[in-house]
Parts: sequence; C-alpha cells; structure tokens
Amino acid sequence: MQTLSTEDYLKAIFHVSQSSSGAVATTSIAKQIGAKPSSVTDMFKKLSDQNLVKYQKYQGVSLTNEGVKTALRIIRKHRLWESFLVSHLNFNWDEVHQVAEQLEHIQSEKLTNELERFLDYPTHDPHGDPIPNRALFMKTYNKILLTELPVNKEGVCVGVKDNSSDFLRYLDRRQIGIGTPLQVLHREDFDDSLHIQAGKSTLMITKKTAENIYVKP
Amino acid sequence: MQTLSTEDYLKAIFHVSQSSSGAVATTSIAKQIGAKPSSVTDMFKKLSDQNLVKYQKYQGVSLTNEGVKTALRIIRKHRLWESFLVSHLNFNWDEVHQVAEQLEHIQSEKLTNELERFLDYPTHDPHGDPIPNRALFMKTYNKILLTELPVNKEGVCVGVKDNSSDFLRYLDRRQIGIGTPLQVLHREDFDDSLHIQAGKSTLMITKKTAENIYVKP
DNA sequence: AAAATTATTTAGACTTGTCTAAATTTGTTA
DNA sequence: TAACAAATTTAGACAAGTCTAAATAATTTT
Repeated sequence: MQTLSTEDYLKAIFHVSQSSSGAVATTSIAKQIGAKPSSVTDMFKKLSDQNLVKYQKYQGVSLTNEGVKTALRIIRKHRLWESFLVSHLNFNWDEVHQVAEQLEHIQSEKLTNELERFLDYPTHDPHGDPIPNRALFMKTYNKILLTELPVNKEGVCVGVKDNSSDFLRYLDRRQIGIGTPLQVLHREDFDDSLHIQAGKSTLMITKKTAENIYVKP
Repeated sequence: MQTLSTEDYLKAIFHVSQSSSGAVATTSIAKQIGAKPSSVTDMFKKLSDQNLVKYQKYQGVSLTNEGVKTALRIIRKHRLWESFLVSHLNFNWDEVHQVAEQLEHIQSEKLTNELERFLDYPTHDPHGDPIPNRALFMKTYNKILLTELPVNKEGVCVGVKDNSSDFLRYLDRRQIGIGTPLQVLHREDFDDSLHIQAGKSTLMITKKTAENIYVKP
C-alpha cells in the first residue's frame, strides 16, 4: 500500500519515462512534482527500498515491473474518473484534471472496476489518452502530431499533448475536440503556421498549437 | 482548507456531540478516531487555533459554527458517495463506509453538487441517515428505536444505529432493510427478546438487535 | 474530605515528506 | 584534459501527526 506521495512520484516517473528514453533524471521529476531535487533524491531511495524503481546514485531511476504496475493502476483510476466527470457530472475536459488527481488515490479495487463497468469499459479518457483495462493493458493507436500530418491528408483529432486548461479552452473556442476531422490546407514556410480545415471551418493555427494536437491519419 | 486528519477529527467531534450532551471528552474522540488521548489533545489545540472548536483545558471541546459547517460538508460528501456506491456501483450497504471515508475528503464543490444532482437530490443515505443539502440543512424525521415501538403498532425501518458490516449483513440475512415494515408482536419479559413481523415473515430478535434499529411509527 | 482512580495534559521522541545550504559527481567547454 | 557549469546528493532542519511515559487535574470512592 502506497502513500499519496509515493503514488504521485511513480506516476510522474512513468509519464516522464514515456516521453524520453533511458533513465529518468532527478530534475525532471522535481519539475513534474513541483519539489526540490533533494526531496526527489530522498524519495528515489524510498521507492528503491520498496523495489518500485531501480536507482543508482547520479544515474536517475527507472520503474521496475512492480513500479510500472503501480503507476498504471493509478493512471487507470485517474482516467476512469476523468471520464466519469465528463460523461455524467457535467465537467468540461479542462476541469477534470485537478479533481482526478485526488480521486486517483482512492483505494478500492471494487470501486475502480465497478466504475469501469458503469462507464461501459471506456478505452480512452476525455483527452484521448488510453485507459488501462483491468489487466493494466492499454490500447495505443498510432497517432502523430498535427505538424507531421502531410498537407491535404485527412486526419482526426485523437488527443492532445498539452493538457493545460488554457490550451483545452483555446481548442474549445476553435471548436476542436476529440473526434474533430482535421486537414492541413497549407503550411506557411515563413513562420510554420498552418491553415487547417477543422470540421466545417477553416482556420489558422500556430506551430506551437499544431505540435500539441495528435491526429490519426 | 483542512488536512485529512483535521477533517476526521471534526467529523468525530460532530458525531460524538450528536449522541451526548455537553462538551466532547478527549477520550471519546480518542476511541472514535483510534488514537491516543495525548494525540487528541494536540489536535484539539490545533482546531482551537483555527477557531473550529471551543477548547478549555480538561473541559473537552465543542464545535464552533464554522466547525459544524465544516463537519457537515464532510458528512454531506460521505453520504452522497455512499448513495452513489449503492445506487450505481453495485455496492451493498455494508461495504460503502470504508470507501466513503476516503471519498469524503475530495475537495471540489462542483463535484459534490453535481453528484447530488446526478443522484437526484437524495435526502437519505443507504443507512437511512439524512444527507445535508447544499445549504447544509438536513431533514430529520422523528424516529424511535424498535425497542420503543409499542406492541402491535406498525412501523417502518428508517435507519440503523450500528453501522458495522456485521450488523448490516445480519439484517440482510433477516431480510430487514430501510423501508421494511416492522411490527412488534410480542415482547418477552424474561430476556427482552422480541417477536416481530418483518415484511412478510415473523422472526425473533434480541434486545441488542432491536436497540440498533430505528423505526418510524 | 482524604485517598484512589480515571481523565487529561505535557514533555520529549519518532516518522514522513519537505526544505536550504553545502558538498560531491557528472558533463561540457575551452 | 583542466576548469567550469550543471546536476545530484548529503547533512541538518522543520512541520504535521503520532506515540510513550510522566505529571497534573478532575472525579469517584471510601
């Protein structure tokens, strides 16, 4: 049984290790968690004692199998709760993260599994991220960044990289969401901005926006 | 914003003060919380500093208005979650307490209010306890213990005093639940046991059982 | 009302998770 | 490769919440 804090660390390590290869550095976790590197070192030792991470001084950490499982169990709960909040409690996709950060720590297998059943076994959360099933397996389809979608090729928005409220609300205003058909009409060489077709409207977005949108061609 | 621990104390103080008059004693909270009296004293001081309780050395505590409000907000969440678990997630009434103890600490007014709406503004939880509404007001109807129900007078089970899993499962086996019509057929003077009509079956229960069942005449 | 018992508080210590400041290691650059 | 910069760790401290053991107050018994 983990504490809130160790669960947060495991999740952070998992996420950072997903988006980069090799061992996870102390500083990267410090940034993610919002703690000082010295605190992170302390926690790395504790997690190592519990065999949840492999840790070598000055060499960062990597999750053990048990660590991965623990992280996935938390991510599973987080994403199921996010789905519930949007589908049944009138939350918008930009409002769910903070609450799910709390709900993900609730310890009850029955609760998690019944919630999953109640939601009819969703495979993706409101941001398009895959939800691990009971066996902690998650379906990942091959998605690419909108910046990588060839001009005039049709795609569908299947996720976002930046989950910040600001970005999500910006997408709301642009009427871009999960499932919205997207197509790059023109790529501006000068500043890398894109003219795109989003659903029925055409609009211009910056490179920065495009590289935070995942599409399935 | 309270910590988990201070919330637990406030709730405990509220409950103890409900079932006894005057100030709440250190020992009673120690028992309720499962902590040593010395720890309780420490916490009383902290709560007093936050103006959540009135505390005088050796004289126990009583909740301030703000303390009552905070306690009721937690109880509201607890009972709403218990209702949700039973009505939508296939939990039995004897399984909900432990999970609700965790869920009651989730901080999100929107979550609480949306959950209440989703459940269609329930007034009582699965054990028959009243749920404070948004204004923290709760409807209490006048209930009496089954031991106090006159012989042959018809009543309905509206709650239980003992919320332990053991007792609730015992009631399940006897097919007694919230809403079950109850009638005392005969009171045995020798050992205070009762012959009762519960729904369509007649059965014998001990005094101890009867004094843990609330009925509305 | 004094003695005994019970309840409560104080004092000092421990754990978890955090921090700052200093020391050490790693890596990068000249 | 030596020097510098960046990353990481160590050492020592702190806050919250808990504990044990001892001291004190309140209550009950004789």
